[in-house]
Amino acid sequence: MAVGDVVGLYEEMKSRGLIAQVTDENIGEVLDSSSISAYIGFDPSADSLHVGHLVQIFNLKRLQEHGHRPIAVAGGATGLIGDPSGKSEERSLLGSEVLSENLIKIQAQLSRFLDFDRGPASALVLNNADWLGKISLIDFLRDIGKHFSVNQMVAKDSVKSRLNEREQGISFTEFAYMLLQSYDFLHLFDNFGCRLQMGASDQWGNITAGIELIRKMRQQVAYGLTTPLILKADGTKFGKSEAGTIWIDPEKTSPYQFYQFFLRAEDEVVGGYLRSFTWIGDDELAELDLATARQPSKRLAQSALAAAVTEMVHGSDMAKKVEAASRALFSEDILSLPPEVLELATEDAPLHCISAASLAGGIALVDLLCEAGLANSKSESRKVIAQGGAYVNNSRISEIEARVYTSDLTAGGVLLLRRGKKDYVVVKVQA
RNA sequence: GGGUCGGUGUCCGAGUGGCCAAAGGAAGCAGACUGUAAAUCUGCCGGCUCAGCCUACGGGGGUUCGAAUCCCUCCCGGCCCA
Repeated sequence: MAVGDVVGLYEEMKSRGLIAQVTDENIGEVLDSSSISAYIGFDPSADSLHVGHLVQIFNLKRLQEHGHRPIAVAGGATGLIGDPSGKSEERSLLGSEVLSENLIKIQAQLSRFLDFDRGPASALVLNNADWLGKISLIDFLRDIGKHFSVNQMVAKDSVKSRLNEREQGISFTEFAYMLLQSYDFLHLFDNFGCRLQMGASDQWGNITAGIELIRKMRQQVAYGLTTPLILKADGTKFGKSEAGTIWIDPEKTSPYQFYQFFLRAEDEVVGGYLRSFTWIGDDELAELDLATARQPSKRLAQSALAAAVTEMVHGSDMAKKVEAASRALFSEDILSLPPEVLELATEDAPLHCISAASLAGGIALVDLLCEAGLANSKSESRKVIAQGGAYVNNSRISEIEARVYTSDLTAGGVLLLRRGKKDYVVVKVQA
């Protein structure tokens, strides 16, 4: 239960820097004095959630740990419309088939992090198409639309920016998005007593619109809380690595890459990431901050971060494996590792298999880089080799014509292919 | 519906008949320096069977020896008018 917590949810989030704005400064007391229901919405615009969503997922989890009921809403209906918040241009609409596939996957992912058997605090994962799909346009305009002032809507940042843009406008579809999300909140308030909506800071306008609607239609108070946008050290958007978005789905982003992404966090932001993405307590956080300040090159904070988040998302077994694989691949003397250790360590590293026959005849390095996924085209392959970015068993190969033979296999029977400083692929021969 | 401006490579954005695979910037990639960090510096930055060829400047058609550039038409967007 919320009552009796040593540290309240609000205090905990505040001390971790997880709060950007709240609609009411007394929200802490509300959260501490009773058990409430709170929701966060997720947009099914892709077939997997990514690391950018983790903060919100983990906030639902925190909520539950403090005795509140977390409600995750997947936007089966709103996803068809497209939220203009934080978008500088009109989005192309998703087909409903694509969307429903995305929805299934995302709901499954959300479910993994929540507890559905915890009495009144049991989690719910809902799809807003279930209620938004039922209401008729006329009813919606009469009952809901009537409470919205276009004058106020136009003043919201998400809309205003698009209105002021010289080149980009906003369609009515996206303009009306806010009403749908507001209706979600109202629906959840009516049916589940949901009194709090959380989200990233770009959701502020949508959240407050919902609160207004509840106030006007039910004469009741609801609350809103937003979390700060997580940024990289250079101020750009978090969640994309050099290679692209870091997904939660292991099919889309391997656990190894997932781990690596967090391991490479910049010194300036690890502290914040640790607070947002892990449950590591204050004392340990302080120690890690100190370690980063004193011995940044050891990257203790990054290691702790990567291990904790990977464990959370992919499980502790996988976390240990990819940690071991990372350590082995980046160790100086990988070639001198005993074969069995090497084999074990590289089990969960990126792997590429080739046939013994093709290797016997020698395979062009240019082709191998492509096949192993380290280059997108042969041109790119050649470029990388020419620029000195291709390595076989950690030694640089700069002849474009170079070929790789069976004799290049290490004692462990594998071959280590590397592009640049940190992209490894273990090449294994298949019998 | 009318008028008008626009749609260029991952993105922003020059180019207004040949010298254009297309300036410049950003992103990205590789190298140097480091700590699998940041910053900085250097090179690369459509594809391929790579001194050549192919594909590309919203789609289609046309003019021309030759078009991202001119004409027609269609689609999409901004702004103004109705």
